[in-house]
Amino acid sequence: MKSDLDAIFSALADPTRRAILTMLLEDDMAVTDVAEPFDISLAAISKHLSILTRAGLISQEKRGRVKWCRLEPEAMREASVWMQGFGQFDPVDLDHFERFLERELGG
Amino acid sequence: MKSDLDAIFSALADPTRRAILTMLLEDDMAVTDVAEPFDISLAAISKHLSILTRAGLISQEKRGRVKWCRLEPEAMREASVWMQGFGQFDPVDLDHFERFLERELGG
DNA sequence: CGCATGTTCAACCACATGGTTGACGATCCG
DNA sequence: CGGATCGTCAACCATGTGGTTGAACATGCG
Repeated sequence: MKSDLDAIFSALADPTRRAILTMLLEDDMAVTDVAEPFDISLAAISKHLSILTRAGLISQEKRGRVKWCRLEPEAMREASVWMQGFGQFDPVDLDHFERFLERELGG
Repeated sequence: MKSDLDAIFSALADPTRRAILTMLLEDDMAVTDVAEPFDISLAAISKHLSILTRAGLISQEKRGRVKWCRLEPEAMREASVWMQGFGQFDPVDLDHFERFLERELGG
């Protein structure tokens, strides 16, 4: 039986999926719009989105023809809590975070 | 070029490897002792350990015949920071964490 | 209706992953 | 030296993953 953590960490292990999550930080998006910046097929994006959905990291709601994707950051809490148990990390350093964001988006 | 986050998250995606990390919270351990509670071959454990090492989550040092494994929790910081950017999670809830630990250790 | 748009499904391919076993290298000990 | 212990390596196997393409389904629009 697969733990939630399995699903969450393996969903996060792919750079395309992390980039998608980062895009969804800005706003909800339709599947086609999520796919736009990537160089892979819509079908591939659709698979990534269903992996993210299964992990609980996003939710998808169909309105008309369009399926909207919404970030569900709460799902990350479980994984975050697990990791926090391994060290007394400092409170979030936003500068640090922005550099990671840039690296994620830029690379 | 694989990001550190790729290596870290995919290392964390496996329950055997998470269990190993949890064991190493207690103390440094020899490879053979790490393997003892698991039902898989020593060679398989050795592979898991080298994946954790490549991700920077543990370090290994050979003293005599014995190779000691040490937790390197700092490596989790990068991933932790990345995740924290997705939500203003509450400060670590230790009760919550203990329940996860039990679930991890208990099977 | 009939067509374009949005999204998924199915079949397929290449490659990575987690496991096995057996041989091997290295180190300690009698 | 010779044997036991510690650990990795190599070859192999089954399964999973990320990608492709082409067909299909669902919905909105003229």
